[in-house]
Amino acid sequence: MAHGFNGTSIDQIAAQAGVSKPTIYSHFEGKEQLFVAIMNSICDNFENPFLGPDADTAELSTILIKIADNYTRSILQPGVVAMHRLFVAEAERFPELSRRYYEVGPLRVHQTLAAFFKNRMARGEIRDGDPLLLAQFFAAVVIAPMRTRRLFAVETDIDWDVLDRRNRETVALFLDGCVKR
Amino acid sequence: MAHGFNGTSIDQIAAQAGVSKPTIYSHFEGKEQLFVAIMNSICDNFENPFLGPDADTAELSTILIKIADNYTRSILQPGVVAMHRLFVAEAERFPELSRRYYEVGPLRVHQTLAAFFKNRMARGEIRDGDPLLLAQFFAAVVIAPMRTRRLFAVETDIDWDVLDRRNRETVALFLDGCVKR
DNA sequence: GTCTATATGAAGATAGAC
DNA sequence: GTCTATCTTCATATAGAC
Repeated sequence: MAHGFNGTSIDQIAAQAGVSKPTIYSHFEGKEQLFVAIMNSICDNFENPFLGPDADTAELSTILIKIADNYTRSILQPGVVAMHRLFVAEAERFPELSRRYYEVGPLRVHQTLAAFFKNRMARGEIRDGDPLLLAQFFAAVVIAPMRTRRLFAVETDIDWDVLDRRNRETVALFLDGCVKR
Repeated sequence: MAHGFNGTSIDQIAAQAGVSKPTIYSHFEGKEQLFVAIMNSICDNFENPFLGPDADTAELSTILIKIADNYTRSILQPGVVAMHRLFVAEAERFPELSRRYYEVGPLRVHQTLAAFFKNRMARGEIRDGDPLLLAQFFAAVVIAPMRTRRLFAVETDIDWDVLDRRNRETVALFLDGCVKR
């Protein structure tokens, strides 16, 4: 996470694990296999629980703001950003790994959101359409601007008050669009 | 671009440049300085021209779809994806570089879009609000879903017809929101 | 199963000739 | 200004003892 695949040596890993190099090589065929095992283990233990039990009953804009706040908070954690960076950086060398990360991470979030939106469509609160598309749309506006600045080291410290205010404006735009009526 | 900072050796660079290593070291203090010079040079020559002269006069949804199509096309080019990956991967080690990339890349796009939206606000076509926020919102929904899948090696080949159809739905959502009326 | 010690190669960087 | 040849360090990986 800290220095990437090429930037991390087996020596460092052995030292931090408190074992010697041959011990590592007795458990894993090589550096690449170790990397695959680590990253797969991360994917195994991935969880993204940010939809509470009141998700289907609460007032729409209220729950969307809550979702947005939770989502931004979880995704901007330093560890999550580092993981994102690593999977993106190694997507050419380990494409199956990055794909798997996408599936247990972003995609699963989108699917959860899609189920939520589908429910709201059935209740007639929002226009009918592809729930997954809507979920990706929502995830994009909530996450992308902040994450982009974070990934490029533009914003190191985050003002959560500003972010929450921003999320309210984002949700309003999401619900009503920008066309004047 | 192909193998990252640590994955590329001075030997390779020298070979590909058709010179010997000492020649490189006579021009640059070391590998890091060479990297900085290269990446800065990339930022110097950065251009993002995707707003035509008809941007301020054309019908709103039409021009937005056109912008979206151009934007997705330019940002999904292999070279642009590779650059994105590299700046993200090295954002911890070379934060000033990544920040600069953000400023000449995404930020400049957002500012161009913001000027466009401000104009449309003045004409009363869209609701008043922060034009830059709206620009980031628009850029996010147009770019983020596709780019995320691309960055994680989920989508290697792109079906441009599907993408264009998707952009039309995205623009419609952007303009009208998702609330049923 | 884990260690010390080592093989082997490649990396970044430089001395000194032309 | 550029080269050949080389230095030094550190990387991945392993042989063989305990």
